[in-house]
Amino acid sequence: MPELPEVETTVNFLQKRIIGKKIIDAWTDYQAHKFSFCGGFENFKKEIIGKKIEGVFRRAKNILIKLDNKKILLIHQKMTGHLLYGRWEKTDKKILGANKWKSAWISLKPSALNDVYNDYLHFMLFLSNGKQIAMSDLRKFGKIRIYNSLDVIEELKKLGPEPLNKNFTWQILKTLLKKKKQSIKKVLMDQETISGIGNIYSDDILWCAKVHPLKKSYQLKDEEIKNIFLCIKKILKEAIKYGGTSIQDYRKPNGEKGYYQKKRKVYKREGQICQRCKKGIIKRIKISGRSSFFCSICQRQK
DNA sequence: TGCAGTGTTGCTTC
DNA sequence: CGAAGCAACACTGC
Repeated sequence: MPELPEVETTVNFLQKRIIGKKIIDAWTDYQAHKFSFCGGFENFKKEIIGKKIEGVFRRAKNILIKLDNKKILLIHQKMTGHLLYGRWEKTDKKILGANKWKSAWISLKPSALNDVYNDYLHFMLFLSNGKQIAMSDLRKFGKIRIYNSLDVIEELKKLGPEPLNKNFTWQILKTLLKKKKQSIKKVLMDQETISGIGNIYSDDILWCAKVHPLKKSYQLKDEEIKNIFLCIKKILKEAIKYGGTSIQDYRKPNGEKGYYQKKRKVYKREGQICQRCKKGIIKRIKISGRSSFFCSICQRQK
């Protein structure tokens, strides 16, 4: 679910709070195969318990937590993951409500926002400061791994450049786009071309750049590539400034909403009037199975 | 009731 | 090799 701005917001939040703290315990009710990469959850615990957190980083949509045994804990929230920070208590009873599990965990400081996610907590780290990092993950697609420093570099090597890095230039973008035969919408979302952009921000970036989402990546003119380049930086920075998008369910680790959804240009605005030209109607089309929204006038040229 | 749709990625198949 | 389709899973809305 979260794209670069949401992961960046989450990482910035955690950086201020968990560096220097120790992991003292861990819990999960994910299926065992989620931890088969290291021979099961008990082995996973042995790798992390007693270790101090030295840093929190983001690469693409991955959250990286560096431990003082030179290992890296990698968390990818995928579609519905939310990394939360707070205090929860385990209840003994699991109440089976109308067709769904009631949570085994309750917030110690009840908050309407965090409580929404308590039913879907599937992973938790207990820290030496009495706080917990909890992964809410309705669809259970989340990825949790532990790597040696060198292995994580290998794992992340295939990802495309970070779009907000200063050394990411429009000429680099041009080289990447010329190599691809697919639509610009699909290419922007390809993590091995550029990292961190997903369905929401690719739509808003293309609206900003006035480029039709179905236009072939290699056919774009220099002018269009420059616009896309500027819009990538602009839209992503704006989204980070507003704390990410909470259009459906993204929350900061303390449960607060982001505000980019109020600023979004076209994503999920089918049928509305374009904010810029005031004439075009926002259309929705399918591009390789994903919804794509665009202005029928501003982004007309295929 | 049933089925399409949902912000991601990675594996299989062609 | 690239591209397409689908699976992982659970819920919502039409």
